[in-house]
Amino acid sequence: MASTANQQTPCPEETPSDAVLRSFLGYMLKRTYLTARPLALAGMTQFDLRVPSFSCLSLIVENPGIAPSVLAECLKMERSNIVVVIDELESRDLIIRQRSKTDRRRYELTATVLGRHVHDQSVEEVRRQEERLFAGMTEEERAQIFKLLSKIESSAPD
Amino acid sequence: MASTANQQTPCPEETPSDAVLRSFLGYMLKRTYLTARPLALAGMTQFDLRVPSFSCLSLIVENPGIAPSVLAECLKMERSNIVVVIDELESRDLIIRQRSKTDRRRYELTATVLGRHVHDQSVEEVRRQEERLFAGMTEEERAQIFKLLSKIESSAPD
DNA sequence: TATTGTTATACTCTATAACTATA
DNA sequence: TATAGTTATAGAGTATAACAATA
Repeated sequence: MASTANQQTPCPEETPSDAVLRSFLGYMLKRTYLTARPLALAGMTQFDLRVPSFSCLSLIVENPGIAPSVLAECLKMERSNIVVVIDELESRDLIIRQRSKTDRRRYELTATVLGRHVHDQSVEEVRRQEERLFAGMTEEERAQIFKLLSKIESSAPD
Repeated sequence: MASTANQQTPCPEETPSDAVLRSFLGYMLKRTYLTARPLALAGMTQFDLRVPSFSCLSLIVENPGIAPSVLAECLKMERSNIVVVIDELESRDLIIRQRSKTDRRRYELTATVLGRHVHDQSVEEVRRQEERLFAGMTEEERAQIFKLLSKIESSAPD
């Protein structure tokens, strides 16, 4: 049974137990992401980037000519939401949007020099911030967490 | 450098690289959580629970008499947002809300018999769903991922 | 003066439906 | 007919500010 732990404990004033929740991977993932996100945000907001715009910019830098729909699929975002991010990145001259000549429905997204610069700088800054997460962890543990997260992610049906 | 990988690659049609993003723990955590959440949701929506209500109910079951403010702190949610969840749980007769006799500003939250039943059932169901995430993982790896996530979480300043 | 619960509100991210232009 | 991009809109989750009651 899940809830028979300390049902009789009178009134946990300031030290409640979340043992049941902590036995769920989803809960632990959310808590850990909640720890990591503010650090990542601190690194990217210096460049007026949020998580979606940072991710999109990074993919565009790494994959010149990528189409919005491919971007959406890769980031598991809706195309409709990608458009807004693309619009912003373009208006800030971080990327350019060109019609594909082979398929005129598509756009080819490419980072500008400024975009690559902002990307590289923000990547460096987010990296620096994230370093704090690994305090007291060995190189082996560090590699292990990435390996295990990949393994879990690849268990997805889709 | 972060973005010097395949800048010359012409146009990645359907297989873009997100190697840079994957080197960030935050990105991997988000992707993994994105894999885990639908499964957890599938387990709890059967009982008309979402992540916040499921978490609150679990903490109340495990900590009878817990106050909303303690709940908020433990789940790292705002008190103002806890209220809405509490309201719903109470209106569904899953919990009761009683004024504390020692501090009349506080409420003491307790799960009803129905609440404990719904909790236990949903915990069981979410557990069953999450099992799928661990496909192909050894018991050791399973324990390791929890250990490493805890370690990272505890690196938080707060 | 500080804290607890509360309300109202705004913001971010995400999801859905419908449209257009191209294929 | 199917797909890419787009628009508008709604929803969930979260964050902020102000307030009344109580300490």
